[in-house]
Order: sequence, then C-alpha cells, then structure tokens
Amino acid sequence: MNLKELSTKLGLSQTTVSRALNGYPEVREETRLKVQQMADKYNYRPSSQARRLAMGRTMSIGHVLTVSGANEMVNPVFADFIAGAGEVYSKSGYDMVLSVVNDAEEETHYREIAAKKSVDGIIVHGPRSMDPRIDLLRSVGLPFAVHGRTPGSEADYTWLDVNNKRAFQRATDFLIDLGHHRIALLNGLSSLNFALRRRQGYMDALTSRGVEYDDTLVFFEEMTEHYGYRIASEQLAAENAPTAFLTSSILVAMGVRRAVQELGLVVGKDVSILTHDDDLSYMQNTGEVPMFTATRSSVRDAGRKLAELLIHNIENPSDVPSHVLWEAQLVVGASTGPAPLRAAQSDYA
Amino acid sequence: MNLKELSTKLGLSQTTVSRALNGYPEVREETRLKVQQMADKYNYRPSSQARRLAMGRTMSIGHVLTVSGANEMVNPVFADFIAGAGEVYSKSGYDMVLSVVNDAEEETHYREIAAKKSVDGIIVHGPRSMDPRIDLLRSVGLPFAVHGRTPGSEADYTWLDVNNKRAFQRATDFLIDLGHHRIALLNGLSSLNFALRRRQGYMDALTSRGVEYDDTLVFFEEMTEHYGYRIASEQLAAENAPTAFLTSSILVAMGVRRAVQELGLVVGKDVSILTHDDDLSYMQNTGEVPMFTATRSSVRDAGRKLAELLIHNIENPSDVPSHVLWEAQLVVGASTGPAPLRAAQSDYA
DNA sequence: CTGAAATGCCAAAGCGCTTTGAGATTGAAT
DNA sequence: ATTCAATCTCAAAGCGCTTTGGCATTTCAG
Repeated sequence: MNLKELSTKLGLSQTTVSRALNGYPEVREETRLKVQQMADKYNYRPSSQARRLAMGRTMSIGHVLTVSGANEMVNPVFADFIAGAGEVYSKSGYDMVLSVVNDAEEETHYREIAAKKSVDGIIVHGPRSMDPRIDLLRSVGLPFAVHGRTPGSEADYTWLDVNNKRAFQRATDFLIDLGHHRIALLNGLSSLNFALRRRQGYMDALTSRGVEYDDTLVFFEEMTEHYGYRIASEQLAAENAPTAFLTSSILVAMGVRRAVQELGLVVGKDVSILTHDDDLSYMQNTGEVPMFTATRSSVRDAGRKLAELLIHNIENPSDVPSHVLWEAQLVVGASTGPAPLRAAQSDYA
Repeated sequence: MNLKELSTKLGLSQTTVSRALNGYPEVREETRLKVQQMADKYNYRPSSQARRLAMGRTMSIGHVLTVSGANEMVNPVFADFIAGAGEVYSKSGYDMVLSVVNDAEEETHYREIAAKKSVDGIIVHGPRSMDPRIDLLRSVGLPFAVHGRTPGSEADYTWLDVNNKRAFQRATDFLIDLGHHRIALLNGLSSLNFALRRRQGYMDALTSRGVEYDDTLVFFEEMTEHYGYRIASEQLAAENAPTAFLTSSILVAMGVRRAVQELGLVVGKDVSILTHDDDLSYMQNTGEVPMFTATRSSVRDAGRKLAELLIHNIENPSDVPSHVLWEAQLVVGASTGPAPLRAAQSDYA
C-alpha cells in the first residue's frame, strides 16, 4: 500500500492524505480521522526511502566501529553504549546505522558517509589524541558528537566525557591512603585519549603524595580479561611486586583477580584491585558489597545522553555545541584493603 | 555534487554518466575513464537515498534487539556477533541498521520495518520456542535468517545454529567421566530455544549414564556474571552441594569461579566448571591451558556466516533456504578435574 | 556500396514521498 | 448582495538517482 493507492481509496489527493497523517493543521479533524482509520486498516507506512529523499533527511545516525588492528572497538562497553543510544533513537524516530570497517579504511569510510549523505549525524567512538576524524567531519559539515574528547578544538564540537583524570586521581589517592605505594596501572591503549587522561590522574596523585612514579608499572593495552591476567601474573611474580592494581575496565580487573587467586593470594588483603566500572549490564559490580572498589560511571547512560545531544544538534543546527563532563563515583567494594606489611616494609627498606 | 551537476560538467547526459559509473557495457571505455576521473576529482558519490528509491532496494539489513524485560539482548555475545556480521556487510556494500526496542514493542516494530520497507532483510536474534517473529516475517515476505532456530518450520527458513544439545551432552558426559554426579546447570533464559536444547543434552547424558536428574540443580536466567556468582554461592553452601557446574556462558562461569574461590575452594579440584564459550574477543579462553574447560564455537564466525547466507538469500530469492549446524569443540582447560571423594562418597552413602 | 547489426549516447519516465502555490468553499462582515 | 478572510483541498513540482526505449553513428558482412 502506498500513498497513491491510499489516497484514491479515500477519494482524496495525496497532499491531503500526507498532511493528515503528518499532523498538519490544514486538514479538517473529521477528514484526518477518516484518513487515519483507512491508513490503520491497510497498515500503511510511508516508504522511508521516498520520505528521506523528499525531505532531505535520513532520520538515521551513524556509528562506525573499527575492527582488527590497533583499536578494536567491538567490546562489551561498546555494546552497552549502543543499547543506551539505541533506546533514544527509537523514541525519537531515528535509525541507528552501524558500520564495521578495518581501521585502515576508517577515514575513507567517513568521507564516503559524508558524500553519500546516508546519515544525519555521527557518533564518534574512541577519540584519539589528535583525531583526524574530527577535522574531517567538521570540514564536510556533518553533525557529530564525540564519546570522550580530544584536546584542541574541544570547544567547537559536542562531546560527553567522564572526568577520567579526576576519577583516576581519586582512585590512586584512595590506594595511597591505604598504604599502597607500588600501584600498577593497567590502562587502555595509549592511542585512546581517555587512557592518557587516566594516566595523568594517576601520576598527579602519585606526585602530590610524594610517591615515586615507576613506569614499569604502567601498561597500555586492549582491555581484555587476558590482559589483566597476564600482566598481574607477571607482576606478582616479580621482585618488588605491586600491592595494588588500578585497571581501566572491569574485564581487566577480572583478569587480575584470576591471577591473584591463582597464586593463592587474597584479593583485598594481599593485593588490592581498583577498577573503572562502566556499569555494564552483564557485569554488574553491585550487591551489598560490590566485588570491586571502583570508579563508576554508566556507559549506557552516556549512550543515552550523547544520543540526545546529537539529535538536538541535528534538529537545532544553530545551537552551540554542548559539553558534558560527568564525575565518576568512587564506590568502595571488597577488592581493596590496607597494603600488606611486607610490601610496605620493602618499600621503606 | 550530484549526478546532474557532474553530467553537465562532463557534457554528457545523466544516463551515460550513471551507466559509466555503474559499469554498464553501453559506454565507451574512453568515456568511462573520463567520467570516472571527474567523479573522483569531485568526490562524487550517488546519494544513497535516491539510489534506494530508484532501485527499490535499500542495501541494508536490520537487526532488532530488545532491551529491558525478560530478554535483554545487548550482551557481549551479541557484540561479537554484530562485529562478524558487520564485516561481511561492509564488504558486500550493505549497511547494518540496528534498532533497540522494548520487548513489548518488538512485534509492532517488525511489522513497521516490513511496511516501511526500510531494509532488504533481517537477522533474527535469540529465537524463542514458538517464536511469533518467524511467522510474521514469512507472512510479510521479508527475507530473514535466524541465529539459532526454533522447532516447527525449521526447514522453511535459513538458520545457523550450534548443535547445543550435542555440545551439552558431551560436556555432561565429560563431567560424569570425571566422576561428577551432582552437576549444576546454569542455563540461559528458558524462553530462549537454545537453553532448552542445552538442557536436553544435559538430561540425555544423565539418563544414558544412569545419573539421577535433580531439577533443583537446574537454573534458567539471564547470563550475567552475577548470576553465576549467586547461584554457585548458594549451591556450594547447601547440603549435598554440586561438585561441578555447567554454564551457558563464559561470563556466568566467571561468576561461578568467583564464588568458588571466595569460599577458599580450588577450581578444577574441589569444584569443576565447564562452560560454553562463544570465543569472545574480549574474553578469550585460550593460552597453553585455557582457564575453562569449554564447548567452544565462535559467535563472531557465526555472525559472518549468517550475514553471508542472508545476503545470498536476498540476492537469489528463488534459492532454497540454507541450514547450518555447527558442532562445538570440546576443549579441555584448567577448570575441570576428578570429582572430589567427599562428594562421591556422599553420593553413595 | 548497401543493409543489418553493433555501438554509443540521450530524453524522459519512473521510484513514493513532501511541499509549494493556488483554487474552491464556507462563513462572517460590510 | 458583495467582499474578504479563513478553511479545506488539490495539481504539480521537486528530491537524485536508475532504467527504458529510442535515435544516431559506426562497423562489418555480403
């Protein structure tokens, strides 16, 4: 059933039917009702293709994620973000179009999207320091919003970020307060801007508290469970082992915990773990006492909020960009405790 | 830059330019070259909206996932599936359009997609026993492919599934061989068809080996880490505790492990864990000795394969549907070992 | 050299909507 | 009665592409 058929069936013009369905005021209530009924009866829905072409808007928002390479974005964190954003899109009548590309083709792909005009806006995931995508998007004039941010032209585009520096500074402070001096940092890939901010927070805390910075304790890798396990296993076996681990993702923290327990040590006693917690639906760190002490900020909420911001930008192109900075909560769980004496002593030796 | 502008710039008709770009034979090689160059120079890309309308094909494939309710699909497993499918789409020139809806609106949403003709095909995730979506899609004539399957009209549509029954039968057998008689099954939601098949495999193994079936050991829930933790904590504290846990997802297995270790027990000695492993990129169960004994089947590969099948169906509508059944590998890891005597005795007592 | 078959190109007709600009009808005001 | 504004409806013009059906022009066999 298309507009033409529907309108002949009603004995009205396509114009009137279209207006009736789209809620324009020029059509009598009585007519509108008749149209609505007939449309319902035949389950009529305007073809989105035709609609898009006519309106010059696609009513869809792009997410491009890269795989296989230095920056694999398809992780559980991404899944939760998508879920949040998707909810908002559905409510607002937008489609989410997701493309998966090799990172080598990433830039070409963005350019293509812009030229084809296949989406009304784009969400940029995993901004890197000096991210070419941002200039590119700005130059082609496609609305976009960034999950995270990248230094430089921050003021010129819409972003939503967690105060990563502050979160990791507080986390490090917390561990220092407990007497930990050798704190390993298991960060995300150093190409990602948030990882740098987190390290900065970590370093600031060490510095301001007079704790020596040891860069053999700092790691930048893809945030997998195995990463946490491997590094923790190595580090705990080493001389002058860290007494605490600060990790960038709950998955990494789980890997660390596995390593700790495998060595017969007790988490929260022999070794402390503090992680950033994206509040993932499938890896809830809750309960009476959460399993991990953590800096928490819901990535699902972030998805929701950023989607709203982008849609706002699309529909109000003249508005200035928004900048949202969320503070992470520091929640105390079962994975941290005072630094064991052995370690404290060896530090003072 | 659009077709019209490009063609006047070339002094050719739109027809010829379009044909040249799309590789039709009616245009001289020399002309085609000139067109191609000019197109490159101005970074011309046909508007996808216009193209879609004209061709009557959207070149996109829908995935709808439900949230908040009995069947939250946004999980890490889904993320990996998407990544696999997405790769194939990119290569074949398709877009992936993802919609997130509340499960109450699911059916309406499918109907809407069909009426709007916004996609050329759909991937059905998480088929339930007696799934209304399948009949619905068939009745509206939208091509689709199912990840998993649902009994009944299996032969009539394209699906790809893991032999869940066989996998869980083998897994259970494996545990029985090790002397385990009280094996808890931490399954996915019972509304999902695969969960039923897994239970069937589990029961078949018990029956054929003469091990008593105890339905207080069988659970059906959303497959989160916390689920594994909670059930394992309860079960291990109970009288006549299970000596082995069979879980439907590596996340659940991690929860079980946490509970075991928290009780001061040793995984693979005091308690065995065997899990299904979707071979998720962020939770690799590999290494010299994998952390879990597992039935393994890559969900990312499944995404790739099913995407190919669906695209084939779309482009060759008269071909018969394909059915792909993959056997899971049974890989031995560090999480299983002989049943502890204590338990074995209490069983014989 | 002729007629038929390729070859290379084009004008115009869709695809199914939205939206513009205008016409018809009604009711109120003069 | 006449005019004017307000209300309702419509025909037609896009949106930017693909594709049909021709029309010239060239090529080649007879």
